[in-house]
Parts: sequence; C-alpha cells; structure tokens
Amino acid sequence: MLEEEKDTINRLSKMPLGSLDLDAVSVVTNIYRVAQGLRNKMEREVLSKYGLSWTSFSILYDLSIWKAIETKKLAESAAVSKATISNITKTLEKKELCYRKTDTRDRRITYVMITAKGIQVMEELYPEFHKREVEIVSGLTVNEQKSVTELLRKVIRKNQF
Amino acid sequence: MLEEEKDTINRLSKMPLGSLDLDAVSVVTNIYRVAQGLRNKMEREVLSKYGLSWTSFSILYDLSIWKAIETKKLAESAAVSKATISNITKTLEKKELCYRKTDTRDRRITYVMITAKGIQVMEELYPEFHKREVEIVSGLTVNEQKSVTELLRKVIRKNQF
DNA sequence: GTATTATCGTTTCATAGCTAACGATTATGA
DNA sequence: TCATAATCGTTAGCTATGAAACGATAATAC
Repeated sequence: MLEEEKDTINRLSKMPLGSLDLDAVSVVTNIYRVAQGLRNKMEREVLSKYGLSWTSFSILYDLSIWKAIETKKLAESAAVSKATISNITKTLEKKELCYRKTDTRDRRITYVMITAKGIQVMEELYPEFHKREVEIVSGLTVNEQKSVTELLRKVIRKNQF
Repeated sequence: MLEEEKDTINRLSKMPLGSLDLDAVSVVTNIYRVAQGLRNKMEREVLSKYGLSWTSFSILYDLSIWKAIETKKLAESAAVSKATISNITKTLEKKELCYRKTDTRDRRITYVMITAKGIQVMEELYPEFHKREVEIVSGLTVNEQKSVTELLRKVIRKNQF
C-alpha cells in the first residue's frame, strides 16, 4: 500500500463514521489519483506547448475523428456541459483550429468542424501524447493492461459513465 | 469493448499516425472516463447539497484527517497548485468550514485547520459519499477491487503521481 | 392553425484552476 | 554584516466549468 494511503486509513478509522469498505475506498482513491496525475502530466509536458487544456485537447481529438459533430454530442463525449462546449469551441475557433456552422434545416443545431490547421496540429500533437500514454502504463505488462481495462469497463457499464 | 471505443479506434486507425499501442490507449481512456464519471456523480448527487466541489471536498477531507496542515501539503495532496489552495481555502473560510493561521516561527508558513462546523459537515457528508463509493465499485468482486487497486498503485509508483 | 411543450445553443454569473508576478520572510555565503 | 538566493502564500489575469436563465426553433396537441 502507498504511504499516504496508510496514514489516511489510520486516521479515518479513528473517526466516528461507522464501518468502512476499505477496498472500495482504495479503488476510488487510486483511480482518481491516476487520472489527475496523467492529466497534469499531459498538460504540463505536451499540451501546454500548444496552449491546449486537457478538455480542449479532448474536444479537438473528437473533432479529428468525427470531422463534423453536433455540440450536444461533443458535450456527451467529453462528459461536460453544453456551456463548456460553447466556450471551448469558441476558444478553439479563435485559434483557427475549428469552426462552427448552423444546420440549415434545424437551426437549433450547430455543427463543429476541424480546420486544416486543426488537423495539422493534431497530427503533430497526437504522437507525442500517445508516447506519454505508453510510458505511463509501461509499468504494467500487456496482460495487466488488458486486465485493468476490462475491470474499468465493468465499472463504466454498471454506472453508465 | 464499449461502443464508443470501437468507433474511435476504427477512425483512429485510419489517421496517418503510425502504429498505435491500443492497449495503452484503452487503459488511459478508461481510467479517465471512470474518474470523470465518479467525480460528476459525486458532485451531482452528494456534494452539491453542501455547495462543495470535488476539490473543495477533498480539501475538507484532508483537513478532517489531519486537523492542521500547511497549505503546501494540501496542494501536494490534492495535486493542484498553491494558488488554487489559496482560493479554495478562502471559499471554505467564508463558509466557516476552516480557518487559517500563520506559523509564529516561520511566518512564510500558513496552517489551515478545520472548524467545529467543518467537522460536523464532514460527519454528515462522508457517510453519503462513502455509500456512493461502494455502489460505484459494486460491479466488481472484492478480489477484482483488490486487483484493480494493486495495478493502479503500480502505475502511481512508476510515475510518482 | 395556433398554443403549448420540448430541445438546442448561448449568455451570465459564480467558483475552480493554472501561470506568472509579487511581497514577505528565512536561509545562505562572502 | 549585509547581500543574494530560496521558499512561502497571495494576487492578478486568464481559461475552464457548471447551473440557471434566455431566445430561437421545432415538434406536438388540440
């Protein structure tokens, strides 16, 4: 077990909180710790050079894959609010990495599309990003990677994340 | 494999990006997805009632465990910047959940402490939070929980997250 | 056909979060 | 001693984020 976890559990068990499911606490704590760590690492070592935050990168990533996509779908995919998508695509548009276009039939719908410059940035950026991804999980064997992925998918399905 | 993952990998493999380590991509993608999902769920279903964000909750949680702690340690523990800690503890102080005190010897250091009201909120809040934690991982057996925790710890150690 | 309801994107306003710059303080070194 | 460096917390200025409200539009009901 990691040092801070020991300390925390020690003190937690002294609080008047009734019985705790320590296995559940550990899963949640460590998932969030890894997620925060990899987000910070990516922003610091890769994304900052391009002036992109984690979320704006993930939006650009979606755009590079889907070419044209409604803002509503973007919000679902990145698990953020429509308002956030509004702001981020506005920022990306300022950087000329994407542009927006209202649907001619249903004018409530806005499509977001990646620009040539956006594609170019992505093709330069993604290999760097992917290199870090591989590094980050390199402490696990391939079988362990497959295993943790399968377990996480189970959690995602159960909770509809 | 989850549906969106299939789509994404399909399109990714058509991009001119060279070879990809798909196992690594899956690990990183699913870790972040679970983390985002549980954060959103907690904020929506538990923390919003108390006007707390995920981060301010985690700060309050640390305070309830450590009683008095330097802002620097808080920043490390929550993996956010010192500036963020300044802002969040200021907000918590406004809600009378904590207070700050400068060290008498070394006046560069500020200690943050939880108030009686803060403890009270935590004792009411944490059982609810913990209940959701248990729910979220309830799709996994205890052995699976231990397994995913051990694998994540390996990633944390390797990357010093 | 018209009124109601639902949906979509945006704006507004608050907090969260970062970096960089700053001021205060302590530690170090000549 | 006294100047320089190092460290700490805060502030300023920016983007990110969500909830709620808004306006425009489309779908539905009558």
